[in-house]
Amino acid sequence: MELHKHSEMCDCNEVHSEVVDRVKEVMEDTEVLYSLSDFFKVISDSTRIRIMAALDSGEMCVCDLSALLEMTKSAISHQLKVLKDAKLVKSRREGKNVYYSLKDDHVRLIFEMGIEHIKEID
Amino acid sequence: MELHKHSEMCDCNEVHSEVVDRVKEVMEDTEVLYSLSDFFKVISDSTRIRIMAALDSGEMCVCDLSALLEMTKSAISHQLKVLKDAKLVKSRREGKNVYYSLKDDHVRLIFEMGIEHIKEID
DNA sequence: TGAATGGTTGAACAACTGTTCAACTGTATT
DNA sequence: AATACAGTTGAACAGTTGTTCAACCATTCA
Repeated sequence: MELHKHSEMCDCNEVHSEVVDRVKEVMEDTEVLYSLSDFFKVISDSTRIRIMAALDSGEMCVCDLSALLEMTKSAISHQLKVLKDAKLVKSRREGKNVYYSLKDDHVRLIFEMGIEHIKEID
Repeated sequence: MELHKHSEMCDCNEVHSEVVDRVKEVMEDTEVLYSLSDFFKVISDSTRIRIMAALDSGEMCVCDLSALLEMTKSAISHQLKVLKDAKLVKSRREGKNVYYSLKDDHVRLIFEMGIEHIKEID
């Protein structure tokens, strides 16, 4: 995951320090924002988002996802691992197959809001 | 932005084609999902998300953002351009300063849902 | 037990992306 | 007109990331 480091340099001479100080107080905590960007990073990959859109219809095995998205099982499996680490999907084995499904209803809402957003843009 | 290309290979022998076909029908259109991942990509960078969190308190000039986030004006400016291209912020010039502000109330909701989500994870 | 299929994993490569640096434009002030 | 400061821009570099490839494990079936 991202390292979240940056230089400490600010090359400004004149700053509205009353504004900066006030925002510094009110603004969401930096660590929370780092977690938030990490979360969005997980769902910002087109393969992962297509996997989640597929699983929105119900559980599927790796093979079926591979056929649906026209990608190798390996590529799908790698991305499923990322989604699982982020606790966005869960899995269960049944014989030779491993079935994946969405873990969180919450994420569905974020999806819908995102789609609503991009459809509203001029 | 991302190229959204992938190989067409599927290395599966046995596929539940009735499942795959059904999901293919129901599933959100691929192009929409590509746009969606592009949108999430914009807000998945920690610098950009911190800029947006700052602008949530009101408009700020590049210099103040630079001081607040302890980064160079150049770095801030580059990211502001990305946010502006994505129509997430707007700008106005006043003398030597350029003031940026959030363009879309919609995004605030997506933010809040994201924060709610990461705070709910076990 | 051996063969076949489903799935996972780690290394490597290529593509992408964020920051830096230097040069530049725009505006105000003297 | 010259200076100073705010902000922008493009190239370059380093760090990150997604897919491929090959090898591997797990399970079923003959």
